[in-house]
Amino acid sequence: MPRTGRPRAFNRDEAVLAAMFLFWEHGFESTSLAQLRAAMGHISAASFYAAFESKEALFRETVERYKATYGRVMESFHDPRLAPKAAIEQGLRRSARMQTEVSHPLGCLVVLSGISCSPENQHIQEMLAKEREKNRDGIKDCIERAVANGELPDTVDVPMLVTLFDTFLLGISTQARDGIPFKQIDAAITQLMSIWDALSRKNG
Amino acid sequence: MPRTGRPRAFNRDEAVLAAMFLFWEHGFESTSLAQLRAAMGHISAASFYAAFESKEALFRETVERYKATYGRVMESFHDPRLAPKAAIEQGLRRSARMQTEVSHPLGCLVVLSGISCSPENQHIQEMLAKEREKNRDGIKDCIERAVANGELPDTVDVPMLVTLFDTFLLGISTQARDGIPFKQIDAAITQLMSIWDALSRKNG
DNA sequence: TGAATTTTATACTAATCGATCCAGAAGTTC
DNA sequence: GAACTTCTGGATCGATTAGTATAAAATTCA
Repeated sequence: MPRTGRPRAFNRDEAVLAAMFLFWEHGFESTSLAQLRAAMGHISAASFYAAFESKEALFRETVERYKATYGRVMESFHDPRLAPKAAIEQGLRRSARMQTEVSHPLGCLVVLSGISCSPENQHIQEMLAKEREKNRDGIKDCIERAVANGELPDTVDVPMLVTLFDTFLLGISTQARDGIPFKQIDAAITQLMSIWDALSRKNG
Repeated sequence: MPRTGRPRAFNRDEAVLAAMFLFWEHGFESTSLAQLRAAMGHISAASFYAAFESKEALFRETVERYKATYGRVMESFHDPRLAPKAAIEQGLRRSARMQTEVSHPLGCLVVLSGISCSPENQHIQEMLAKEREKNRDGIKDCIERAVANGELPDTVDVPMLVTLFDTFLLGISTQARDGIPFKQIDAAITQLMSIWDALSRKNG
């Protein structure tokens, strides 16, 4: 926090939020500086660079903001206090609900905003891929815990089950973009989770 | 086909193929004219526009080419001669195999190449969304046929089942991009299809 | 009141974007 | 060969890209 100097004429937090919505909707490369500055209250280029350093630095900041807010719908994957099945189910349902809300862009920023970039921005794609890997690892942890505590048989194909739930999770982004209502996705999640019960019954 | 005049110095079909790979990998907006022309053998701008009219016209042509080649992995959704379950299963497995092949970009062009665009190219997004809707309709037809012929009970929630399979199908694109091997996705498909058998057993 | 600090507006950079135009070469048909 | 058609290289278009230089304006602290 600066103690002296001319005070900033715009709210930095609100500006990051506005940028997040733009990146979320149009992606990193397709969001221009002009759009970002306009959404921040038509601030000048000088003000933009003084506050955010660069377009890429701002994007990274919006990803962090996303993870700390909307992205928390998936935190159950990393909560060892939750029962494994409940952790996965909750993450899926909350993701589906969040991604279909109309108060912000549809789908998931981590999946959509950098899925296709120019070669010079490949590191952006890789950064987002690493974020997706964290979610995948969380799902894997849940399934491994279920095997460890006997909830699932130890004959279960863990990578297969991880892929089953993670592929569905990733598909929600495009479904949400295509306007599929939450209730349909939520009902599909119920059906998907029935696989867990079927596998668990075989354990008896 | 022109009967007279100087013949084109590059192969138009090969040029469309090269363009398809670029759009597939980087998306519509992030693929520049310079990249396209370089991939076509460093042809001039004049040659490009004489042959393809515009970047957007070329993109539409590559989408058609994609549908007629790689995209045919999903044609089973629209084949009423196939048993409903086999049609869906085959479409999923062939999609997973094709999207993980290393001889071309990973994932599906229809899902990835226009998922986030600038506002001025929203019609590109909508065009691809319509293509995805056709696949979705194909899956729906399969499920409705299964209900009609008694393979699935008429109490089944059709939109829910369509969403279940379609969400997984759409998720394959990102999974493939993230390097998940075909065998894992294929095994997940086997598990996913077990839902069909469980629903069909209840019918007895 | 004045020095120090920070943000502001304005103007500007070099590069790239998709797209166009023209002169002339190159290949075709007759 | 003449007439005709088409393609090609090169220059160029206006607009936009991300990013910067400069100096005035607004604040805090001495």
